[in-house]
Amino acid sequence: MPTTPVIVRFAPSPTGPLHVGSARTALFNYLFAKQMGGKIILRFEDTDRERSNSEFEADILESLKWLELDFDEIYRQSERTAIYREALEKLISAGTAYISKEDINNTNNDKTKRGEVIRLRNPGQRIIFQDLIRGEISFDTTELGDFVIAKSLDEPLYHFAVVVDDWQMGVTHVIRGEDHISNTPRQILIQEALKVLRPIYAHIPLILAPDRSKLSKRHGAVSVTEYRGQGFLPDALLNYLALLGWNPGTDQEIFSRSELIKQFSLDRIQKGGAIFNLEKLNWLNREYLRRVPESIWDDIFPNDWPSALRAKVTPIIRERVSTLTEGHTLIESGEYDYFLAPPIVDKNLLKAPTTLSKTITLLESIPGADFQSQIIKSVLMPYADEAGRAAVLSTMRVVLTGKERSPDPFTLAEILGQAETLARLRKIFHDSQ
RNA sequence: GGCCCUAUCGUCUAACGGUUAGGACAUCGCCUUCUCAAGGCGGCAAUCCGGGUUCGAUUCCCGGUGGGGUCACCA
Repeated sequence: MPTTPVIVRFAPSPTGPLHVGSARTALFNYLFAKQMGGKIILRFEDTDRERSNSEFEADILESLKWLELDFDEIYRQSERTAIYREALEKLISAGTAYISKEDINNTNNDKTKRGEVIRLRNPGQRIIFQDLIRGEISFDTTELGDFVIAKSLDEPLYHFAVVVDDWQMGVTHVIRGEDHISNTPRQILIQEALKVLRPIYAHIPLILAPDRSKLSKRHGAVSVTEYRGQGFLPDALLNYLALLGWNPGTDQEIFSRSELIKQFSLDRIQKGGAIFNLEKLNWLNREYLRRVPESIWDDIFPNDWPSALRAKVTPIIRERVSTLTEGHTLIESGEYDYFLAPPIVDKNLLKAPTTLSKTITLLESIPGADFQSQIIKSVLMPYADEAGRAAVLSTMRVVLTGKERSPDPFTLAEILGQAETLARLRKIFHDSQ
């Protein structure tokens, strides 16, 4: 079956850092392109020189790279004015667009408005288009009037540049946010004036804040950079975003990139907006965190943590946090400083200091090579059962950590090592005599 | 407000006329356990409302209501 190659594009405007909603749009375009063996274009919509900023462009590029969303071609609309100019001239000479001398809408007395702009001659028809996700959508375009498509031959506006680019770049599928639905009819009007093919549209639902409004900065973290900074893993974020508004029709929740590419389909995209749920992202990130090499935890430790110790403490931290940053915060808070140096022990927390003597004797009896949590446990448990688990084990914990809550004392002992464990126990035992 | 889109547990969602309305996150309980965490098991929890169509509607149609988007010489 001969099919035309799929070409899609992700077209952010560099007026802010990459929003998670935009990242999801990029992801859906990417998945669709990869699945269809097609091409994906990144196009910066920076026709508005005032609002566009190269720092934001850099952030977007950086974020996409972090997410490992790669593109086949990259364009910048600000570098394509000659192309738009030619198309504009073509429309003007054909009479389907014209230079307008006055502000025909005359809606306000905005000083920035100038007298001369280029408008499209709007035939004022009903525009009907098929949306892959929503089906038929219909608009009456008469109320649009002869809308402005360029400020001048060298200053095209968004709608015009989009249409020219999608046409010139051979874009077959326009997959973008739902907020563009009402932009679509006027873009179709421009396509018809230009006599170019209409791409296939797929408008995906928006990502919402918990109050169901459009997710924005006032709701907290919205940019990919922020989530990155909070210690989320790129694959976890991508996986979460994929599941926001899309599902495979099975109970699978965790996907590798290739599974996503294989299973993705536009017709399983949701119609309604979806609230961004941090709890679920946290859960997914934990799932990813335990599937990834432990070496990524190395950075959460300050320099004074020996690398051998880092490796031993990592599993303990990993089961207590959702992100790398939380782990870092935990370490910085001093929660695990007892691994570095003996803690100050509050004698009042010691349930039964008298058990220390026997505990020490038992621990001394373990051959150095066997000083592992399982063996330590088997040596200590009979005594703990006899003298009271809380008495023996809680006392041991408090001596080793200075805390009432911590990992189990056997694991603690193993990490500290036989010599250090015994030293701490003996010291407190002697002090309490 | 006009226009457009939309509507299943608190949240993300499954169901494409017939199911005890399923799963996940969160929450609650139990188990495991000296503590915390993790883990295992289980519970609570939804079809917005009103009309149709149909033997039968979560599902199809209409209306209402709620929510969202958009109404620039921004994108």
